[in-house]
Amino acid sequence: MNIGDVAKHAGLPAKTIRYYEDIGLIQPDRGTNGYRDFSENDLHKLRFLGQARSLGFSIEDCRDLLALYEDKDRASADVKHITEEHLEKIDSKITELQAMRRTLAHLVQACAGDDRPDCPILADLATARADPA
Amino acid sequence: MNIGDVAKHAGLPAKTIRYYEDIGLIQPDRGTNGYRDFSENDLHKLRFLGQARSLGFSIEDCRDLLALYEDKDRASADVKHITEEHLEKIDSKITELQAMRRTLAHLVQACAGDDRPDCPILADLATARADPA
DNA sequence: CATAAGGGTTCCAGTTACAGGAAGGTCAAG
DNA sequence: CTTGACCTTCCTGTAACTGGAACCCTTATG
Repeated sequence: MNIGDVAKHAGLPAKTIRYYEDIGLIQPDRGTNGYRDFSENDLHKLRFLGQARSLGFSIEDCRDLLALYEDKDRASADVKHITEEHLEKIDSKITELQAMRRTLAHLVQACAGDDRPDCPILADLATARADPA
Repeated sequence: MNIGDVAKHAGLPAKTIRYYEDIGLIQPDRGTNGYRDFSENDLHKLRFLGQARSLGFSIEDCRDLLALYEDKDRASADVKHITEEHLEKIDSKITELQAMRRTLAHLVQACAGDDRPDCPILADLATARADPA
């Protein structure tokens, strides 16, 4: 299978697939013409990677997950551990964004948004916050 | 004021301040020894930038906000517009992360996390999702 | 006066996960 | 034979810094 077909079937851009090969996530064969020749297993891996990436796992997490996926003697605890750590990161990110969201929503609501220069948003940004020294 | 002092007062790393000068957000003077010499106004700008960045505004947004901040003839509508667009981006990001969160939480909860190889997380990742072709 | 500590300076590389684009080889069809 | 749609590699750029090397300036101290 050529890269274009694999891309369609895996739902990933060809650029991304080449990149995944570059960083050693997959090792497709090569035809005599130099074209990559993807196996069914390569396709499975790429789908796996696409799914993991869409859940926000980092490439390095994906590398580890893929290794566990192919290790039939793995312990599910290892997979769970990676996933839990990832979940925690997502949670902190959500919390952080929600805090920003609250502040921004207040500011937007407080700003007239007309042609006058008075602006609570700029006033807030200009308010010094850091100067413990 | 030297960069170290400004860094303390603004709550930003010196590296970041140099970077902000590089990309033209601030233009501190230079002393005869080549050291940057920051004015009170520079410090205000840096605090402004720190605050805007902590609310998740991009550097380019910050550049625009800073220009509006210094333009006493600005229209608050311009500021509000930037902020609303930023708020929308934050909202989509939150929504996206919450979707990941839900899936990940289900998977974590379904995984035994012991020394056996059976793992619903890997099973889910391995489940082909993209193949509309 | 030499030196050592603690500033400051520039510049270059690395980070994340690709995307865009140039230059050029390959293949099937008309 | 040429055209168009593939494929290849390689280089650059993205965002917003961070780390580190190599080197200069200043001040205090023995």
